Amino acid sequence: MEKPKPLSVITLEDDASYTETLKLLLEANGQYQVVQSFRNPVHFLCQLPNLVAEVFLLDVNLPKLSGVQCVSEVRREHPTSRILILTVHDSDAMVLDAFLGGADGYLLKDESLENVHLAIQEAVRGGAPMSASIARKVVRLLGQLKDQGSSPDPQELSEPSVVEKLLTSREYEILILLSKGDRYKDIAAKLHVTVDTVKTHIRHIYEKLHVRNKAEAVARLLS
Amino acid sequence: MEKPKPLSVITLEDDASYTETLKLLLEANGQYQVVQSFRNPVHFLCQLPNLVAEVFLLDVNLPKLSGVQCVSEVRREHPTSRILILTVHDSDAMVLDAFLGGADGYLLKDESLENVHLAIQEAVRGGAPMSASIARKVVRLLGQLKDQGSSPDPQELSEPSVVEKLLTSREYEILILLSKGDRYKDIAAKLHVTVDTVKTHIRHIYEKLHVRNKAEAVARLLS
DNA sequence: GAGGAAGTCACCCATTTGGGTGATGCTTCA
DNA sequence: TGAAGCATCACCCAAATGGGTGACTTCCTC
Repeated sequence: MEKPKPLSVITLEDDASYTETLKLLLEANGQYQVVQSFRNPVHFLCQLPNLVAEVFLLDVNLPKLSGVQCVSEVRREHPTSRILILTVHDSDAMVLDAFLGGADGYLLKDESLENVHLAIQEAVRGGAPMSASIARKVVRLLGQLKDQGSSPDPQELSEPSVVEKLLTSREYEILILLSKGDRYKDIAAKLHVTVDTVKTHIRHIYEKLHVRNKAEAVARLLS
Repeated sequence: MEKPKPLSVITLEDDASYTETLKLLLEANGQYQVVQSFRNPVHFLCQLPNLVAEVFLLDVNLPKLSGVQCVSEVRREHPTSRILILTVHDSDAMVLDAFLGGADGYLLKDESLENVHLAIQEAVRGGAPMSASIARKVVRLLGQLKDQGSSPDPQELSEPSVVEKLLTSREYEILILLSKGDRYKDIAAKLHVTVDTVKTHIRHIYEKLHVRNKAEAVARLLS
């Protein structure tokens, strides 16, 4: 049982020597390959759409950008990659930002390099590795958010979403039918109009939502 | 560096043989002492105020009592003890219940006994040990609770995981990409496979979810 | 009464999608 | 060892989709 392909890793870390240490560690046994290392978060974000990696290892200690902003950028561009935060910061806001942005794990730099290695493995396996203190924080935050959310809520499903406001009622109606799996001809039959009319409506939906097909439109509707 | 006092552990577990196994494991190296083992949750709760232990190891598979009820009882009586859930159940509701009730960690029984041992150590050290799949769930729940601070309904929350469990990881991955508006060729490029392969995966997704096209599949995913 | 948004319909054309069938290699598990 | 599941690829073909352009009506508003 050998590993034909090392997992590709991209790092973002402003400390050059730590970057080097990480690279050495990760590549030591051929399990990972650090294909690119960024020091400058802006460069990183600019290159983001062109990057390809299974694992992103990020220090969110960024001068200007917020952590959540950065992480969610990465997540949006690379929905299937694993994103691990590796930083010295452990504020509630930072941790919450990271996970809400879509991070898979959060490690503190006082973690041993051995543990960093293990954490990456766990993330790739589908886990959510965290340093012990971070894990407790997450659990606590979970409880806090829950408490906040339970009181002032009329429990309305018909909450006027962004999508609903943007589209006309006809367009919204059609989008709903799309999400149920109806094809153009099905919708046309249900609404007693022609397929061309349905097409026109759907074209308008795409323009307004800035999407390119049914799947993305439905995702927007239900997001 | 010897251990003068083993940590006291109390277990609640209705499978007698598993209880025995746990006891043997934990006491093997003198690090822990299982001071009491309960089979019956009612007896356990009745005795609760009289119990003394540093660690509670609980199976929340209880016939009558809800998990959160049980855990929060223990937490109220023993605010400084460590509470670990060790069970086969991994529903969103169960996990949420456990942590909101005050659990420190959550392990699935398919975890190796070795890992159970490590998890207890981590809990005692102040961590929040979780099985990998549980950790991911917690992170996801965190995001969901934040998104709609309004409707933290366990029924609702457990819905997306149905899809996630039904599909293979590859299929799930592809479905995610579909929801982002990617076409077959886009997905093929990102995953480094041919378009035909993507088609095959998508056909399987449709069969498993009983849907007929991208839009309906994405709707099911995001339900 | 002009202008604009919304809803309706039509035609053309290329691309995408879905469905069928079949096949290979690799694990896992009984 | 054999079955089953998974991931991969291929070929064929019909249906569905998307993009472009243009046009007609109604209703509302300025």
